[in-house]
Amino acid sequence: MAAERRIDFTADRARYRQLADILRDAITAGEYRPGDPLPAEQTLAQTYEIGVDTVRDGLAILRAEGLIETEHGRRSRVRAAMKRAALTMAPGARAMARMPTEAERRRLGLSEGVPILVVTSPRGHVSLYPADRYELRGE
Amino acid sequence: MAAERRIDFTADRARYRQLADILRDAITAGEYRPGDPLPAEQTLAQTYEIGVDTVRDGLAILRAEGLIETEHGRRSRVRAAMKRAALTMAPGARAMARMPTEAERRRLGLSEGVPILVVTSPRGHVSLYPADRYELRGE
DNA sequence: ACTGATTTGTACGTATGTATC
DNA sequence: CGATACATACGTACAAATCAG
Repeated sequence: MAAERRIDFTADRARYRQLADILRDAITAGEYRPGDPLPAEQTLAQTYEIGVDTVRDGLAILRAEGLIETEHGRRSRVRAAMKRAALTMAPGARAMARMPTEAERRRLGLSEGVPILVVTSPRGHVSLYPADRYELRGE
Repeated sequence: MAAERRIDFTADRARYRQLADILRDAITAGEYRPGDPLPAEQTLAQTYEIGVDTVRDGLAILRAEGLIETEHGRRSRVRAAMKRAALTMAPGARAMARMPTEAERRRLGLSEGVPILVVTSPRGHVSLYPADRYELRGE
């Protein structure tokens, strides 16, 4: 499972960041594919000879990047890139992106690391869209 | 400093989430204004009678929401909402938002909890913009 | 439906390092 | 320089969700 790369205990870079780097590279290299579970936290801790807390910090980075998804009691899985539906930007419409609050996240059913698109129509009407399922288009 | 609200130790909601709720509300209510430092982690821990780790977990939520900003050795501060420059969406241009990787974050000088706008021109040229400093406009 | 094993969530503690004040 | 404050990393314990049989 690609434990070739190891944590450099003397490096300046924090161990949990090194772990995130290793796993991120493994994911982008296709070693773990969308939907695949990562090894359990305990397993990662043993494999890389670091504490479980350190593993959790590393996974938190990838979660915040929207790369993986974790549910209680299940191993973290690689998030699938979703097809994005197009939102057409009418002349005069504005759009910005920001992170949702926890309440918004629950309400929209978003996983961590997914921003929201805040679209304001020319008339001032505001709508929220999950940024992993929508993209904007100039018309 | 608004320790009126206290943590409910019997509640279902995790203590660190309750702390995040309390501080988020205080910020949006204007008790802490942009640039203001929050109390130190130790202080929050004593005030709300919870462990420092629990406080850190709560602050991490607000950081991930882009509400506060933390630098090593300094107290967390409320992030100032920046004025967003307008990016005009040409017909045929596309834009999506996602979280940056750690490397992108450093390269663009972004603080945590700030998404990036990925704009693809009609010709296929891709540009990245910090979502806290840019917004999109239909032309 | 139940049980036990696995796995993540929450919360606490401690220690040391390092940046800021 | 000392004091304050956050960063990293280890450990423990128990709760809660999921999974395998």
